Amino acid sequence: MLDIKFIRENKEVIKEAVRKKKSDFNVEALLEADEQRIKLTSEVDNLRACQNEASSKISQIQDETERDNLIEQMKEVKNSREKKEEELKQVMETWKNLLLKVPNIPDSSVPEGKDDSENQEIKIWGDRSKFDFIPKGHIELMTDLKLVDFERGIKVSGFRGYFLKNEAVLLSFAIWQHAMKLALEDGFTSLLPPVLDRPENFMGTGYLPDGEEDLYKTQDNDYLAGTAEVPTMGYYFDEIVPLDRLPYKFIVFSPCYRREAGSHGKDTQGLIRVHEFYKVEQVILCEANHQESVNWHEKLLANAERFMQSLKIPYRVVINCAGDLGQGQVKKYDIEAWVPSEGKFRETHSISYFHDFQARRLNTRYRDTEGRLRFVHSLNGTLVASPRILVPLIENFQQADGSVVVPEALRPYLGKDIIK
RNA sequence: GGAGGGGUCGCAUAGUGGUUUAGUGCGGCGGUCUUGAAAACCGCUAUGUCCGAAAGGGCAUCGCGAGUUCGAAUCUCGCCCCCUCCGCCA
Repeated sequence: MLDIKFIRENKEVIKEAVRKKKSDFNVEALLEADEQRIKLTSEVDNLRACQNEASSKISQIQDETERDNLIEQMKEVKNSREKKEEELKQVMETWKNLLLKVPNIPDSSVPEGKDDSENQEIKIWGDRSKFDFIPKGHIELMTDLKLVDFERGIKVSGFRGYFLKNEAVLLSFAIWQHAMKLALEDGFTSLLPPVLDRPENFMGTGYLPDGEEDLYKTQDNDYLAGTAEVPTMGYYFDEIVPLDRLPYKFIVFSPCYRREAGSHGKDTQGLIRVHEFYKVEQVILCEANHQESVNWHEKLLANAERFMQSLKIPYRVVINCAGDLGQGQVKKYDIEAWVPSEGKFRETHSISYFHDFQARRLNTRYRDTEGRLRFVHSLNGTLVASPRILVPLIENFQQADGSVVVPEALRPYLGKDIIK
């Protein structure tokens, strides 16, 4: 959500953001509703002021006839106020719905483009593994090593279901621990949050009202979060946080649930795209300052890169084009890991900042040094998502005999050098 | 799941239809006094929104939402949360 005053005064900036993000948002419709809202609000306020004034008179008037007359008059004022209020209520609903859909403004460094095919590579790290044999895909490798059972996963859970088994289970725990350790060394605060969350948290982070079809909903009208960003941002919902505690740096482990409603045909096999996965997520709340946001954005990317480098998984970094940004995102980097069996890079990390877009919806504020209330800035980014990370990990470290070398950094957790 | 109690301005509390523009205490801020401090005394003490250049003013907010009324913190209904007891339970 953006400041309505800002939108009023910077209509063209919003229109440009709409164009760049390939959004279908109608700024004029919002401004029209806004004008009506202000007009009706002031009419209702005036009628109410009239009632308030009369009300205190009524309580003091001794003469009964005079009082009854005034009460009669006020009945009429009340009726016309209620009519106006009904009008206002409808305008407000339109206004709120539109305001929730205004896209945030992409940074000037974000390239033009319609979708992920136009994201721009800005860095490549590591040597793409060279094999003197034909590398296998993770499905074959992991099935042969009894690390996964898709058949029974689907039997039990349905489409995109999976069981991890044996070393893949240990490997998962190792990855999570390793990631947590890196972040904790960096001064992050760890959280294990509820992912069964109320709608306001999704509204606040921008996953609602648009995006409901990608969420699992319970019979109590709660939703399962697709990322720990949702409960973590909800943590300070409707709070004024002390300035001297900023920035908050959270490292959050959680299961993640996604319906993948828009991607039925994509990645139907294997561990790339599943309904239920686990993520170690970085979440930052910092002071409302663009440079501060930019610095943290770079830092979150650096942390994720450090994780990938510690496992020696080759990857590249892309800057997402405007059309591939979410509604609230100002700028986003993806890390894509090299997947030998596909001969291409696949997304494993996503790191973005929002300025005060989320904080405004969540009403998370702090008092600046001059005593003014400001909305915090927020950022979040993957540190590692599993089991997806297993795909490049298993594939890049496979050997001719079908065994898999365990990355050095994970060996202490696994207690072995090789999976065979 | 059942029964009962409760949610008021940072905290604590008063307040069962109209002098409540929500009182009081504590805390916080400013001031008087003082060599300094304490005490005492005086004043201030939220958020949102609209009008206004500003000064200032209107309106809303007593968990949330709806209703009754000329008028609601106060009455009615629904929901949320907390507490106590019972039941179930990893």
